[in-house]
Amino acid sequence: MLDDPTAPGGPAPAVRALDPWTPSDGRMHQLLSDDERARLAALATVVRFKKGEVIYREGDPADAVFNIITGMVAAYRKAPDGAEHMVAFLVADDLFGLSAERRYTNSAKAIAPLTVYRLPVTALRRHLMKDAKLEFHVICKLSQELRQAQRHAFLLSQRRAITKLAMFLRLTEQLQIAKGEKTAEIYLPMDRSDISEYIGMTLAAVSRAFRSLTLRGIIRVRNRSHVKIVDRGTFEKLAEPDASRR
Amino acid sequence: MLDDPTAPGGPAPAVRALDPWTPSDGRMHQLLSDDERARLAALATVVRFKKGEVIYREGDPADAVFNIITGMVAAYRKAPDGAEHMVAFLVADDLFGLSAERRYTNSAKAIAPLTVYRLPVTALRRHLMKDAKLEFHVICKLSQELRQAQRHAFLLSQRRAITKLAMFLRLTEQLQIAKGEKTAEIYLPMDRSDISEYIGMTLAAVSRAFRSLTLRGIIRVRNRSHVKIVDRGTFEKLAEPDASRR
DNA sequence: GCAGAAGTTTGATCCTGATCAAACTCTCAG
DNA sequence: CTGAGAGTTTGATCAGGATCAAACTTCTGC
Repeated sequence: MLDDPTAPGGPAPAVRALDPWTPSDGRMHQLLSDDERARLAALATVVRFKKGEVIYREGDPADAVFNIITGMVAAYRKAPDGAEHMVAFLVADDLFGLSAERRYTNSAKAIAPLTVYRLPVTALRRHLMKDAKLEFHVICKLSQELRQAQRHAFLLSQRRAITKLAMFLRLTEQLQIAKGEKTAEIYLPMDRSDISEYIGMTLAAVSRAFRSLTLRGIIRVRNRSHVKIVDRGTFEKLAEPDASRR
Repeated sequence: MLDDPTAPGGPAPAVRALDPWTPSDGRMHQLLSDDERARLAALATVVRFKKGEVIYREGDPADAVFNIITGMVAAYRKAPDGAEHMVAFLVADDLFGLSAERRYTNSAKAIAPLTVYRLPVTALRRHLMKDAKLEFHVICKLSQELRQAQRHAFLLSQRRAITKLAMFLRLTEQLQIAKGEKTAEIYLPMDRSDISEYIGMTLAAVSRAFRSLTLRGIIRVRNRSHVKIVDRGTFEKLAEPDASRR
């Protein structure tokens, strides 16, 4: 059964990010006040998706924005030949479902069992225009996603497979730290092929890169989805942009 | 001498983008009303930069946001080995200078003679919190930049040099069309090495890709910075994600 | 118009990750 | 426990860009 979404501090729409103009400890904070969250909850409905389920497809009419409660989402674009390119992995407190011209620009699917708030755009938009504070928080969140997208692009511009994988692991780890989760191991809920499509390599190459890092004693792979960084120094050096270049 | 920045309709801060939730003809519109622009102009100072000049460096205290009047800006991240990775090219009406924790996350330099409005963050922020409409427009602009960043990532995930170049040319062309500029030729104010760093290849590879497209009769290069697409059909096919894969 | 610098093209070689294909390992339903 | 399917690892070969270096072109200030 669902928790009461209006319970303050409980599961109501949450947006977690840094205010870009205020210094802090690097940890992300809940941006919305309790009553903002409650008011958003009034617009929202809770929806669940099974692992693998598609939430929307690029080109679909964009009538809702989503806010993740638990689970993980992959945003991706589909190429005509069927290949998917992962644009972002999204976790609890993230917003997704941005659009252009009333159409979604990406597809989105659950890659772990998912619970979200679904916020109809018309209601949300009306709400936004009336609440400057809320809008400001959306701006913070968008800035953060923009920076994340730029980091992703930076990762993709690297040439060496190992560099890309190391950067990916570091990004994932930092995200988990910023969310205040335990940090002994990196948790990878997505499968290898999702990773390969996110970092722009083939499945085989990802597998080899994992093996190479393992053999070199830099990481330890406990299982499909749990990786521990054993040799921090070397790891950080590898996660540095293309050491070889020039 | 500078034009009066408060003249309505004249050169006052301008933000051009699509409202993601309103359908339109695909052309971008001026988002700010005349009096919003005038009020922004009151906060702003006009600054000029010569081609090649650095506007700010990543890590610098982020005390201002910029709005381009004329010229072009490249946002980039510097790798420890000195290599620069272009994160975005920005043109008239774009906003830049986003930050995290009061620090710029990218560097920015003028790649063409540049005139900008400089908006101090403290004043802008105060202003933002009081004007929901303005905030909404900033949200539209940020959404647009986010989508642009995702397209960039998509481009970078391609394997074939020619595909990347064709996608880059198409992106640039579409941007120019959306801005309502003449469209017979694509205008490339940045130099080949800026392009190579944007699309994640070496200078040499970019040069070869240009030559290949030219030899195949797909484009015609009038000079460094003016390219015309001769064979539209083939061009569009090449700008399609990695035809070869799978 | 010239010298020098900056930007660009071209060439030869090498190397890394793509590709294709097969084997292996989980997971989960029955 | 068993088997089928998805997910993953591994191997052999190949191609396309990276790399290094040299020649060439275009732009700049004088």
